[in-house]
Amino acid sequence: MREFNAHLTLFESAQVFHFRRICGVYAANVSGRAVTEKDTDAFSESYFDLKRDYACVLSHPEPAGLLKRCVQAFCGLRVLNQPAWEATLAFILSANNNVSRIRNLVNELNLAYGDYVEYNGERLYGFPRPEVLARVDEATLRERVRCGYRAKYLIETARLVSQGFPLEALRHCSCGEARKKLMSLPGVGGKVADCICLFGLGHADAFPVDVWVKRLMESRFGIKGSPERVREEAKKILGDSCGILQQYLFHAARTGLIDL
DNA sequence: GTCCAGGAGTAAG
DNA sequence: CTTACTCATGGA
Repeated sequence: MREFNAHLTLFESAQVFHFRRICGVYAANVSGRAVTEKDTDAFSESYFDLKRDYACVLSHPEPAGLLKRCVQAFCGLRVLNQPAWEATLAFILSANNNVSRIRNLVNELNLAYGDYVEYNGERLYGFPRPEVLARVDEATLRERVRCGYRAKYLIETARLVSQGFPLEALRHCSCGEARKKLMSLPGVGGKVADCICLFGLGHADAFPVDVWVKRLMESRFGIKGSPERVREEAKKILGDSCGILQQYLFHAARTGLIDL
């Protein structure tokens, strides 16, 4: 199954926040390149996760046939392989925020401190480099990006990364190890760490538990308790590719396909 | 005005 | 190891 729904994946799914539709094509600056939904090069093939067999993953025998409905409704939704640093910034900004506001914050951050590449005469701004963000004054960042108390987290995390915190190296250790190390970064708790693992480090066995997934796992799976407990139980039930399944379930809950 | 959003940090029990 | 409170912002 090679379906790729660009609108769903790049705009609606809330795993990435800076894609724009330009002349009917979704495009964004990804680590300094103009990436569009039409690209077929090796970088984009990896970024869009086009090699994974989603039919196989989604055939998981999950109770109540929930996934069947999700697969039909969200055919072509894929889990991106973003650069770790880009996912880190975006999901630090995501904490206790709604999707439309996260999109605004990411775009303001990139406009203020990132570089741009051109696509069809339009400027696509990318995430600021760690060394750049590390030198930004906190009050200035708050004022320009309107990101509130998250400004401090962005700057301090940028300092650690620019001073050698091995973000990309976490791609090669286990999800659990990566998660633990990510949580040492300011502004990165368990849920944000799971998002970085899933969307930015290629760990398909990460399972982010936000308010929607928590509600869904309780109402449909009977799993209650702390997000930590929900995460562990869900991983047992859903297996090694639980993160991919999480994305479908999250979207189903958020859009109301599944009433909670 | 209150409540909520892809929560995290901190202090306290 | 849990719970309770605070932290900015903007839209509903």
